[in-house]
Amino acid sequence: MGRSPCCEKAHTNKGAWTKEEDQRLINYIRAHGEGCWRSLPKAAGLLRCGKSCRLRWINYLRPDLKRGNFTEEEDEIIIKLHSLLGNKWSLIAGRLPGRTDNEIKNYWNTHIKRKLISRGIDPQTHRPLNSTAATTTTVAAAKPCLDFRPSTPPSSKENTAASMNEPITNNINSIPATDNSSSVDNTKCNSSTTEESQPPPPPQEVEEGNGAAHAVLDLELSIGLPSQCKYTKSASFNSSSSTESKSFYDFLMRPAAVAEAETGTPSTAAMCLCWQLGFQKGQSCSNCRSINGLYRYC
DNA sequence: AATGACCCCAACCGCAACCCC
DNA sequence: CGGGGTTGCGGTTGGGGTCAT
Repeated sequence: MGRSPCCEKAHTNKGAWTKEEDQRLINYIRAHGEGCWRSLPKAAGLLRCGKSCRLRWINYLRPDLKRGNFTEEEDEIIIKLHSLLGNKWSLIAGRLPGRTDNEIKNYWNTHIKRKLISRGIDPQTHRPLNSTAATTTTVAAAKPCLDFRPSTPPSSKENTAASMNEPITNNINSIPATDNSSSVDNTKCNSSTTEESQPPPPPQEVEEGNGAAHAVLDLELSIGLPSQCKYTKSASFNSSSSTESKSFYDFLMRPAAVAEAETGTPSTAAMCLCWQLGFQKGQSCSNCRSINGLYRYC
């Protein structure tokens, strides 16, 4: 039987979007907000499937998108986040305001991979290239096992992040600075997925000129949305605090709205996109949903 | 100027997670 | 609790643009 197609393929356009289609989509979302992508095309008078509309909006038409080249700083952030998260482009994008997962993914594949290789770093494992071949087998055996999750598994939405394929078990604060193969708990890292899909090991050996593993892992929490930086400071995520209960994982996963609720500090990024479009004057309306710190239209 | 190779990125596809009845 | 529908994610592709010959 199989599932029904997401759209009436016979009556949908494919390929590049025309300006008129873009305008229709923008107009519709301005009037009605995001959501219900399946019915949106029909309602907006578009001969596109809902998925296509969603992609077009998220990757190209959204008003808060930052166009243009990636900065050197963004490069480094992406590299560091990738070393921690692997190919979790949406999570990485969540820390780079105005950038989309697709954009980052493309940028990674076309630029950063090459950049890392030219630095002598394996873009998949973030280890020095010459040691990658020698350690390939041991890498598989001693998976990174980075665990930024709280001891109690997150529920619901947060599970999306928690389900990041691998069993990751170490708190950010306890990430070994030197030898992961000896200090990680391998017994918790026996996923059967292929190495290709694993997040790379901790970048402890990734020299980056200074060889300071913690400096790499620290990420300095200057990453991402201003609000999250604010959260980081006020809610005291601090990699140097070994007793800090809030893990880095938690930090990564925490939507800005949650951080705001916890800290009582208005989040500058918790800005309703409706407001950005001029529909509301407040910072965010109550109907807007926050996903990974980015609000959707209500 | 023509053509082929390569690069880049928007868009598609399939799948898994999530939601709701 | 189960099943169907919807959404979101990550991998892949294809076509337009650019560069080299």
